[in-house]
Amino acid sequence: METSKESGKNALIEYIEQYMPLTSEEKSSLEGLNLFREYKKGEVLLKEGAYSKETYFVLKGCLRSYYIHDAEEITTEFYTELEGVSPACSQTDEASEYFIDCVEDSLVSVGTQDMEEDMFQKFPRFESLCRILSEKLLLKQQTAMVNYKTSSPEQRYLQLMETNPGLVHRVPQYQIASYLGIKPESLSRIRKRIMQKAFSAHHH
Amino acid sequence: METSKESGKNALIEYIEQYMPLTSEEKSSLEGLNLFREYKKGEVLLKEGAYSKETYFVLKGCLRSYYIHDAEEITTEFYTELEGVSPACSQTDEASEYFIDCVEDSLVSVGTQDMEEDMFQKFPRFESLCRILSEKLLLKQQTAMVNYKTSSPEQRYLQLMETNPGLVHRVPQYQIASYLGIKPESLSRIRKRIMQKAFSAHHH
DNA sequence: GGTGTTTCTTAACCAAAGTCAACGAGAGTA
DNA sequence: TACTCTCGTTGACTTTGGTTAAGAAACACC
Repeated sequence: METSKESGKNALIEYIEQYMPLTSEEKSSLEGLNLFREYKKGEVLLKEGAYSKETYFVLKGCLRSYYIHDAEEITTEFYTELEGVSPACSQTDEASEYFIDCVEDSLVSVGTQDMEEDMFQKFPRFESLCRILSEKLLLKQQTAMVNYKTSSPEQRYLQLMETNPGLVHRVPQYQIASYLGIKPESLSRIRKRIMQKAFSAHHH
Repeated sequence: METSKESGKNALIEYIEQYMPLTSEEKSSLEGLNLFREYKKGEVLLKEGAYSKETYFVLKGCLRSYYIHDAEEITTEFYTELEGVSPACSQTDEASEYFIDCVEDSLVSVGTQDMEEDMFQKFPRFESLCRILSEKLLLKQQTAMVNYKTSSPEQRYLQLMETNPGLVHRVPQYQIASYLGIKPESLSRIRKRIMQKAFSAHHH
């Protein structure tokens, strides 16, 4: 569908321009090299053990990264509209330790390491941008860690509901559970507890 | 003590050269701008609310970053020999959300944002290095998060003993406890449990 | 050396998550 | 429609961490 891909390009460029205005030369370079792909729900974009150099930027839909640990999926992150993923393996020459799959039908902009290096070569400002984004992400990750350490599973669930209420409905519960670091049964009980509290509060 | 500061300079340069060989011009620039400071155990290098632009690189001793959350210290990281810290506030124009203090008497190389920008200006390769280090750190943080989610407090303590056995003796237990995301009492119990297991295994 | 503070340990009790097992609702398929 | 598979829920029971309170041990400072 050409129209959604067109708007995809604009979304990507607008995203970058939040941080740094682009010259028209830079824009056309970006448009030239970016590749838009559509994935179906359940498709796996990156497999454990792969040496992929691809990076992803979600234009529509939802991706998810997860490890398999003792035969169980551990979801580490969800990526929705206007969020990007640069998997570890795309930067390290090592096999990926985790998977990325598609939670729902999605439109994704796919980049490669080669393209990235070309862009750094041609437009050194992009390397600055990447450093800044990477540092931003690091901060986000650090505060996420503190948050995780200082709150109970129930609090974490409530926080998720607040910061990203849609996610709970887009994503299967067992994926949310492992994302919160608990078992699906526990999440079920937590939800029940919350409902009961809400109910009795209602009766005050 | 001049001798320890001299060896400090070398340690810093050797550290950087792990990632990128330096020209003598780059080395002398680095030597020129780096500032070595000695801190006493318990000294606070960065306070919550401060707008510090300093970054630290530990040459000897041990630093520690921590939040104060509900009047309790939450230790987020320990930094020992040849590890660096770039606090969030040194990059964001915002007040620091956390503290950094000194776990034991330490020798630290202190940098500032201005110095950093000068260096990026003079030697653009430094910005590449910083991007790479920042991405490295991000990966480390991400795997730390997965590890944290997939293991119990007891397992986390055992992991810490394996990966960093010295730390447990250098640092007060209550700081280790909050680093592991538990209360000091629980850590005490965990240690006891582990001792008992080791003992009964001995008798097999 | 004594005094007080900080750190660590222990115990008793409670709340919450893990485990195991069973059941049920819904989607997809034959 | 009946069968299957996945996902979510529930219950009984176990394990573990949080809480509170008390004491012991280590440390620092006079």
